[in-house]
Amino acid sequence: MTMKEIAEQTGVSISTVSLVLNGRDEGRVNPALAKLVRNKATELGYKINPLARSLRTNKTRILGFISEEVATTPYAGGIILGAQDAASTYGYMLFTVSTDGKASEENEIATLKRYGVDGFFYSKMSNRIAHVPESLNEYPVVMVDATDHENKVPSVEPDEFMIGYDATIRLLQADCKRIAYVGCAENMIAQDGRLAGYRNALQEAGHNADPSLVCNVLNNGPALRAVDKLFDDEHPDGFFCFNDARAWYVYECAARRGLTVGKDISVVGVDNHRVFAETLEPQLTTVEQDAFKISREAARKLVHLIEQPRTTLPEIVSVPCRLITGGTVARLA
Amino acid sequence: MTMKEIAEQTGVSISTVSLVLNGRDEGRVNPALAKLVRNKATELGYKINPLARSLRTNKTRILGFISEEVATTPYAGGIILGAQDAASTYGYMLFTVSTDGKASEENEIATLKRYGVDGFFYSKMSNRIAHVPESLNEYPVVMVDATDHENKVPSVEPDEFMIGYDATIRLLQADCKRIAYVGCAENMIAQDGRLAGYRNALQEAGHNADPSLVCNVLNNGPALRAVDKLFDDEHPDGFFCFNDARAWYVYECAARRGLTVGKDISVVGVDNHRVFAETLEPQLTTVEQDAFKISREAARKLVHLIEQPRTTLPEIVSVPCRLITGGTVARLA
DNA sequence: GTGAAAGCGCTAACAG
DNA sequence: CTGTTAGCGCTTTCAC
Repeated sequence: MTMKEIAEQTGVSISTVSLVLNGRDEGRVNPALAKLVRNKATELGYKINPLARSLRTNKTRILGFISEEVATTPYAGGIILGAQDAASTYGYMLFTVSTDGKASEENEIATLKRYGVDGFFYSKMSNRIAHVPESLNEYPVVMVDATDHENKVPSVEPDEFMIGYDATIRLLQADCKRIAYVGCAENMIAQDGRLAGYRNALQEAGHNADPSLVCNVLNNGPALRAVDKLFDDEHPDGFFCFNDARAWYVYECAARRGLTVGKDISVVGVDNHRVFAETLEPQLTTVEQDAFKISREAARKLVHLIEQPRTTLPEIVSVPCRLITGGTVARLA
Repeated sequence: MTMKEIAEQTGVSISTVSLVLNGRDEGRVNPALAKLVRNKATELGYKINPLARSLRTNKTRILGFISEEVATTPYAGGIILGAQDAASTYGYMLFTVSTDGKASEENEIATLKRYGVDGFFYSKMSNRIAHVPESLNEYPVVMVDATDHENKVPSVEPDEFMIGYDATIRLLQADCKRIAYVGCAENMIAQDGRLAGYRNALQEAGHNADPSLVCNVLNNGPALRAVDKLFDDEHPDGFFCFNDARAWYVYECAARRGLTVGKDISVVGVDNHRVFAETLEPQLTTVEQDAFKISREAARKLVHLIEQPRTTLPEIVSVPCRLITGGTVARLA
């Protein structure tokens, strides 16, 4: 099943076979011959050898995905696998590498280059400003879940503002009067946008965003106590939570007070881990950071960059994230 | 930076360069020349072109990872990324494909074959008996998180028995007297092993495994009510939970009763989602299905199969899974 | 010991 | 319209 065999069995030359099988025969090859070749090819179940082709063309239809130490977050898996998936719909394969530091990153990039990848995804799993390594300068690059500090390459990231805005709107629609934000005390860029969205939604609804309803916590005991205090001091009736861990504190505190989520209080969280969707999803509405959506968009851009170079300017795409609709934030009373 | 350039710049032939740079020069090339070539190579930062080599050798040092629809479980991400990682330590790259059915699976396999992968990981993310597709017959294959029904290929899976056993031992050491198992009402092979381990540990400790302490639930409200009932009817003081979702029901019920985990009751769960590790980890000991460990082992086996063919018989490896040690199951009283 | 030559499977000028 | 030729970068006999 090489072109050579097809050429022999049909009595034409290899070049003709190549032309036909690449669809570049229009007006160059006798249609009858072309048909003959095509039939033979399908008969023999011919499949092109991408390696041989790449050697000649310097194009591999392979993409490289560079991510930082990948084990950390379950979100990372979704992004990468989504990119895999999206790449394959465009007829590309994906090589993933993960790096744990500057040096290793350069190594991995070198490896990917040796394999002749056509372009790179460059990803920082926490959506912050990042620098594209110089070694990627001559290649098509798309940033995933991060923003390029120089705006030289396109960036694709979740629309954090929208997440915060949507979540808060849901709580307002559930008739919540005192909506708290339970976030992360570490500085995360993702949080800035969400908080802004939260504030914006409140203001639009004529609520004034009370700072004492914003509660940023770390982990474990201290976090739990902080949320405890939030309950006691502020008596919120709606909660927008940065992630599942933060949502959990709210659940725990509510349970201890005999309050039922979805009845006495409402909770909306951003769902990374999915635990709550599995457990009490009808009581908890989650806003999903739709990882697949992000990587699909990134793949689209990267393929575009590769196949129609110098056609698009770099831009930052905020991918709108979907509300999981199964939940309810209804509050009795 | 091709061998040709090195040959030109050192005045030797390409063949010699190839010999030297592949370390096959011992007793065949004048050591002085060899040194010259090597120096030139490092000076020029020569890196071999794997595609060109593959074209000649029919070996690509690329592995294929076949997984079923991948979005589902966060665990999947860990396995795949672990395989990626492990492959790279052996100098291999990894192509991942995910399939959603029989036909698409055959397509993906065909694609991987065209790229000339040297071997396959074949994975079913739920550790059950599975069939290796015939199209993989002539290739080195290792099953990941599943067992081959004919025992024709090696299988690597988590040691579920051990997980259940270890978890229960922890609870016994915390001096729990009535240890419940909160599991999944669907039939999952992973659960059989864990349950067996649980029972075994209890028996060894001279407890008789009381079936009314085993509580298999589905999701949401019904699940929560079932666990509620377990609390009321059986008053367990220790809980081994199949996954985070099940652990959550226990947490919720405990909170409603004013019981504190790590104080009044003890909980050990199998950690897929990590939520609890982030929230109250000091109170919750989790047994981790160490995804990376599994894929590392699988990669080791696959590479072995490729590089020393017909040397090993297929076998089933149960990878022991690590207890996260940070937690405590201490119970006061 | 070393190099010339053939060829892996394919593409791309360029003649005819 | 079609075939010849050259060559991508590498490995591998096989003479010298």
